[in-house]
Amino acid sequence: MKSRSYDSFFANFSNGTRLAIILCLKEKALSVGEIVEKVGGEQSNVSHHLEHLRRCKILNVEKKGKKRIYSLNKKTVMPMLRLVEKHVCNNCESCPMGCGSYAGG
Amino acid sequence: MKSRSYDSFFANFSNGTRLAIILCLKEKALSVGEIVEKVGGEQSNVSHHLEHLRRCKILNVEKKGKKRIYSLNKKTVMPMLRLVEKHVCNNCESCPMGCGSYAGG
DNA sequence: AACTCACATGATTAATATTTCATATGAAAA
DNA sequence: TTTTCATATGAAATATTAATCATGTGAGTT
Repeated sequence: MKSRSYDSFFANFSNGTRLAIILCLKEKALSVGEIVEKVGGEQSNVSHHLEHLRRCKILNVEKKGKKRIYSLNKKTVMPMLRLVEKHVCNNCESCPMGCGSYAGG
Repeated sequence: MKSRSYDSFFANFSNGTRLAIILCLKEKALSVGEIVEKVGGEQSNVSHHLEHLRRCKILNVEKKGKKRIYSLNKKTVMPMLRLVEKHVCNNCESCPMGCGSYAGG
């Protein structure tokens, strides 16, 4: 239950950068370059995060020429996000929970 | 999107100890002492984690004499856990995702 | 009132995760 | 086949979190 659980599923959502990546893929699949543009920061950093997300099957990859197109596993992710949105609405009127961070678009 | 999101909702599930606390409250509400017994470790540490969980309204507290009874916000938490269980079944046959960590009882 | 009990809190230390930097790889273009 | 583009990878540096230790607080007991 120790180190492994840190690399686990939920860690992907509790990290700002990874959450940003997830959110920016809600619309449509994007290449790494495009993701970097959207979320900002170093390419290598985004790449590291993409690996985590892929490992947990939150994202899928597909090669296309020399690009790699990442897409969101919506089946899991969308209901998850909705669940938390609802939770916040119901419980966190004005609590300091950082509610804004996942309520994207 | 920085430090705040770390203290955010999902962080509670990505931490082994906090997840253990959540799981041990699925059955019934427990006092701090009982939780400590179940999850092990120092009382103060458990207490710190309980605060996070309470802040995010994942747990509720109720005073009872000199004890404090913590209960789980099942409405949010249960469907969340189910969602991930399903995700793991569907996607992570044998991937090194630490799948065991939340599939508790 | 002094004493426990049950728990919380704050500061310090230890553990882990994320960022950055330098560089590697692999696909297409020239 | 050299070069460039798009992305990945590894190691070192930083930042963030969690665990520990010492102590505080408040409710009930004696």
